[in-house]
Order: sequence, then structure tokens, then C-alpha cells
Amino acid sequence: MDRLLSNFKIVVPEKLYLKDPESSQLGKRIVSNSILLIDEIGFEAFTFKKLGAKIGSNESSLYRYFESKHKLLLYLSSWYWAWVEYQLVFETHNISDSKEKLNKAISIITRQIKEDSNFSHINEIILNKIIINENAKSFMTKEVDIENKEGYFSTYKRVVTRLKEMIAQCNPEYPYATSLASTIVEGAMHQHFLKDHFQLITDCNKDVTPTNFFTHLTHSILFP
Amino acid sequence: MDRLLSNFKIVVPEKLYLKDPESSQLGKRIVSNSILLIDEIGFEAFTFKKLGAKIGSNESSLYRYFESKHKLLLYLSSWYWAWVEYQLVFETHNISDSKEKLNKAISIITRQIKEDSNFSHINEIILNKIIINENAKSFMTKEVDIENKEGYFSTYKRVVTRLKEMIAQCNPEYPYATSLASTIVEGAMHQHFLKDHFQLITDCNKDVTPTNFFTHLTHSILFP
DNA sequence: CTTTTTTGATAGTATTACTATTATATTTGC
DNA sequence: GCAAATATAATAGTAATACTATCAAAAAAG
Repeated sequence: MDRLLSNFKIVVPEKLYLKDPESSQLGKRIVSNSILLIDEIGFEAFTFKKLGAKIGSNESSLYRYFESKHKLLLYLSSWYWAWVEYQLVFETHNISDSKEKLNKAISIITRQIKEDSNFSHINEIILNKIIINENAKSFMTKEVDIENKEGYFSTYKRVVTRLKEMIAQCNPEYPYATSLASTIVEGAMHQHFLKDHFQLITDCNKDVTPTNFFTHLTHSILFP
Repeated sequence: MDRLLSNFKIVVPEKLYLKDPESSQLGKRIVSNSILLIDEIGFEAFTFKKLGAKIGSNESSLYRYFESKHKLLLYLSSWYWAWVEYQLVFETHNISDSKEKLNKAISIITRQIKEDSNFSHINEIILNKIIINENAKSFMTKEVDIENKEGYFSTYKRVVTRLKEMIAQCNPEYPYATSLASTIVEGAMHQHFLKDHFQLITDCNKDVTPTNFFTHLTHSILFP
């Protein structure tokens, strides 16, 4: 598996960057350290100037890779969902039973990342935290329709679509497979957020996971 | 009902404002026009300077009512959820059948507002749009835990808790009533958003509503 | 070893998100 | 009806943000 992982490259929509950050050392440092800095101070307080200071580089150099911090967030989000999609394909392709396959898919999408796979410069544990805390900001903008047309959200939509197909495979009669899929994906991020900040309105905690909740929910709906 | 509505006052946590906007004409104009302006240009582009220009008032005057635009968003959000809570209590209190009561509650929480109740200066149709498009930004911040302790999210949490209680009433055995409640509340907002911007990943459209989806989902789970 | 490309340093701009001060209305209490 | 209190407006100012532009220096490629 490690071998395969090291040969795999996460593909992110090209329009999200001016210069491919994977193409240079500086680019990789920008991406990996932006994850650490956003996690540290939050996306609002995050600036290219601060990131430049952190990596000992100049603000203007960072702008040669990303047009804006918003594009950088879109890049990180796309990278994350492409990585989830990869796991989805890789970890379920040899499961023939469609119920078991769906279980695995839900588990991949809703789990909290606790180990860095080390197949790239990106710390997936912290990136997962960023997605939980900041992902909604990437699409909750006035420009969402234009950016959607540009394909900026394609990897995210592909994850939802794949999940939807596995749901439909399990129960072709169920009329809301797509909405259920998007609810699981977004809802899992939300339950993780609630577990960390609003324990009163979630059942999730160190013993009960969003995976437990959404697996049970999906089974109740699809296999009555 | 109109009589009752006109006697009812939405209560918002006091710490959210410096001076109660309900206490003056200017205050009301600030709130009602902020809703229109945020809807028009989005929360990112929204500033007190622009709002001042819109209502023919001075930037500095607005700062006497709200510390920051973030606090204003929290105010609008709290107002909205207090208003939803009011409807929840008012429209379900004389329903004795717990299943029917839950149906009604889900419908109130997940419906799109299409009529302005006219019981205040606040346009609820547009406020509902703002909640769909911007609400997550009110809690997805680095300050969320401090602000939560200050009680800034109490009305939102109360709505979820009330829904949770109705769920538990219907099926006391179900182990994830709280997470189901928060998933319905947040998920409904998300499905509305998807219907407007990402039709590919939702089943909701002009015929199928988030209410249909979540009612069906809840029934499958609680009444197998 | 020179041309091209990349990065760094510096400066500059319009805007944001405020705060402070002072002046002018407006309201209220007697 | 008028003084005192309060609310609002006008103006100015600040540090930071989110960039852009220019030019020099360093590194890489041919």
C-alpha cells in the first residue's frame, strides 16, 4: 500500500493556482505551512504576510503561487477531497458486497484523521481539522456560482457523487440518495465540529463517533 | 394569531449589542437594512461604512449599536433562531400526538420562508436567505468557545434541543436523538444552499423540498 | 556561462475595521 | 419652555489587510 501511495499524485483543478505549488520546494513549503498556520490562527487572521514570515519567504513570492488566500483555501479543500476520493476508490474497490462497501465508504468519509500517511508534505491530520473548521467558507461566498462553473468544487462533488452511487447500489428504490450522500459528507464535518465546540447538541464524543451515528442512520434508511 | 404575534418580542442575548437596536428608529433601520445589504453584497463585502451610506447615517453611529459586523451577524442569527423557536412553540403546543408534533417541528425548521410575517421591521424571507448563506460564519471562528461561554449561541442551541426532545418523545430508544436534531437543523440549511448552487449533489429542487427529505429520513429512523 | 526563470526586497495603494474627538441635533425632565 | 442629558453626525486618524508593481539578486536550465 505504501508503494502504491507513493506513486499516486493528488490532482487539484489547475485554475486554483497561478503556479503549481507541487512544482517547487517553495510551493510545497507554502502549502504545508499554510495548513499549520491556518490551524494555528484561523482563516480570518491568516495572511500571506504572516505565512511569508513563517517560512522565511517574501509575501510577493507567495502571490506568484496563489492569487489570494481564498484560492489557497480552495486548493487545500480540493486537495483534501481528492485525497478522500482516492481512499474511497482504493479502500473499497475490492469489496464486492455493496452493503459492506457502503459501510467502508461512510467510515472513510466520516472518520477523524489521526495518522499522517506521510506520502506527501501535507499533514493530513491538521488538514482534516481545517476542513472541519473552515471548509464551509470556501463555498459560502457571493462568487460560488462563477467558481463552481470554473470547476473549483469538482473534487468535493465527486466524493458526494461516489457515495450517492454506493447508496443507490444498496437500495435503488430510495428516492433521496443524492441528498443523503451530501448530508453524510457535510453532516459528518458538522458533528466533528459540534463534538469540539458544542457538546450539548451532539451525541458524538470520545466514545461515540460521527461514523457510528451516520452508519446507523444510513442503515435505518436503506435497510428497514 | 396576528394579535399574538404583535405582542411577542424576540429576545436576543444582550451581550450581542452595545445599545439595543430595538430601542430606537436608527437601531431598527440598522438591523433591517443590514439584512438587505448582506443579502445584496454578501457578508465579506459588507461594511458599516456602506451600511451607513445606505441608510443615510454615519459609520460611527452604527458602531454605537454593534461592536463589529461579526456581532451584528450573531445578532441576526440569534434573532432568526429565536423566531424559529417561537414558531416551534406556538405552532406545536396544541398538537398532542407526538409524531404529528415532530412532523410539524421538522417542517418549521426546514421550510423556506416565503412570506414576511410583518410583525416587525425585519424581513424574514431575506433573513432566512442570509441564514442559509452566511450562518456557518457566525460560529466557524477561532473565538467560538469564548463566545459560546458568553451565551451567543443559546437560541440556536435551544432550537436543536427542542427538536431533540420531540425526537426522543417519539422514540426514547433511539440513541442519537441529539445528533439527529442538529443534523436536521444544519442539514436543512445545507440542502437549501445546494438547491441554489450545487444541484448535482442534492435531490431538492422546486418540487422536492428539504422538508420532504428530512421528514422521510426521520420517519425511517424513528419508526422502522 | 549566459539566458531564462524564480525569488526577494522595497514601495505603494485602496480599503477595512475600527477609535477618538468634537460638534450638532433631539429628547427628557423639571 | 428651557437646561441638561443623551443621541447622532462629521471629521480625522490608525494599524492592518489584500493586494500590485518594479527592480535586483539568486538559482536553474540549456
